[in-house]
Amino acid sequence: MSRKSFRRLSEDIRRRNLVEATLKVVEQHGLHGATVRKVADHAGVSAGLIRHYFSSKDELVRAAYAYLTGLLTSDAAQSALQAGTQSGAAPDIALSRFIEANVTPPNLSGSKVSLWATFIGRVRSEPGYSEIHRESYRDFLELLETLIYPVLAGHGRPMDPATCQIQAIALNGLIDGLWLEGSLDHGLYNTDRLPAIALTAAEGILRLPDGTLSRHQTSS
Amino acid sequence: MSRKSFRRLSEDIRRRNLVEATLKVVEQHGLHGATVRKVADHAGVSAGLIRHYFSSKDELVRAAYAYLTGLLTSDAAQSALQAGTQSGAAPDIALSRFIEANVTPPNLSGSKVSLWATFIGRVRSEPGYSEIHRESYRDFLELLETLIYPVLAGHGRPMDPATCQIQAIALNGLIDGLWLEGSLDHGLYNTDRLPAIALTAAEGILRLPDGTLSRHQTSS
DNA sequence: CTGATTGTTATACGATTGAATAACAAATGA
DNA sequence: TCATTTGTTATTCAATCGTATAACAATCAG
Repeated sequence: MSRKSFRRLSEDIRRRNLVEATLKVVEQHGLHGATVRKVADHAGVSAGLIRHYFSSKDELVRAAYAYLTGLLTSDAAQSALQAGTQSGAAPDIALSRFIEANVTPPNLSGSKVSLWATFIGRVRSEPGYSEIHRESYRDFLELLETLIYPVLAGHGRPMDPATCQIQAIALNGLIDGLWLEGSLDHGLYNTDRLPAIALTAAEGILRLPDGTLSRHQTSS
Repeated sequence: MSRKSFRRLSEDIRRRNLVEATLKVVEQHGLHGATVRKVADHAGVSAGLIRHYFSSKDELVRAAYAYLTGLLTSDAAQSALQAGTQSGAAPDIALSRFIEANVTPPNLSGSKVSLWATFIGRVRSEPGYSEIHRESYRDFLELLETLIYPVLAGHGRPMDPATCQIQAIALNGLIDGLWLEGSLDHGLYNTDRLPAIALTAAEGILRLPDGTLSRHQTSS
């Protein structure tokens, strides 16, 4: 019986490999089926190695959850920010891109929403989870507020902080809900229509003239 | 060692007791921690009895999921329907009640959203789950459409089936998202404000005059 | 080339799991 | 009252879990 050969890797790479393997396994088998042995198999290492990097399975899973929330926000945020320095309607475009990015792949993803829901289901009971959720939600909400403010300003709408926050909350609900149901893809409607639906609804929530956001939609 | 005394119950009652105990345990410990022993303890029966009513743990959990979706839709639907036979603005009131019911207790509930998310996380992988979700979502969407249609008609808005469905999808996203984030109650805003936020946003999505829905809000 | 370090593998252990089986007792009909 | 049925309990079992520990080998300093 010969021992398996191996390579030593840096701590950063190992930890990320293990975290990503954890997400893959959780997606397939749930938090229940995500055993350390399956994760180790998926990462191509022995089970014992996990405890060398994470003091317990719980710590590994918590790290995976934090890693996931980062994935979810960074994509959409990038879409919005890289549309920044355009011509006159720059704020409108940035907000449109952000909304659209949230209801189109890669953000619109069955595997991502499955993972997200699996962790959300544990937020209330598992001690460490609620902070992770709260932080990621606050980041999302604040980003949304900074995107909304200049749009309201550009169209002469009321833009006091209170109004701005209320509309950010509503818009966040809209985006979350459409992202969720669209990702689950129950087949009751074509998800290609989601960007148009989301942008049109957002115009209504913000009381903007029709087309303000939806005419900046990229895909058909 | 004396044997525990027991009473024989009808199949209906036993099954419901076991299903409700399952939901309680899943809420507390997740799908992972919901062992047949814990469920049996919570229901006050022996572990073996579960297999007398459900051929496997999987079947028990699936039954619990179907039971939960029924709980979630029935409450809000009732709120809307019992507001039916009012004066002139009846459709507006019914829709307002429905929206409000979805973002206030008992529908706005951390335990319910935890349960819901836990099951949603398994919809993609677990064979029997997707049908349960699809059905409950379609019911919700259709109910929303029947509530929206007369409201649009009463205010002279376009009300062709296509428009109606699009707005139902958007409104459903809004309600789902606000219900979700509100139930998780991260403390970033007061959930008492949710009804006003939801109703105001819904007016925007449906392009109704300000106050059309929000002035029918029950609570302050 | 050599020895020390430690990342990594391999094995082992107690606890817990879902499920199967055996033993019992509550309800039922005659 | 008594035999019968079967809902229910109690016990058992193999499998698998998270974790602990020991053995090994890749890497690096000198």
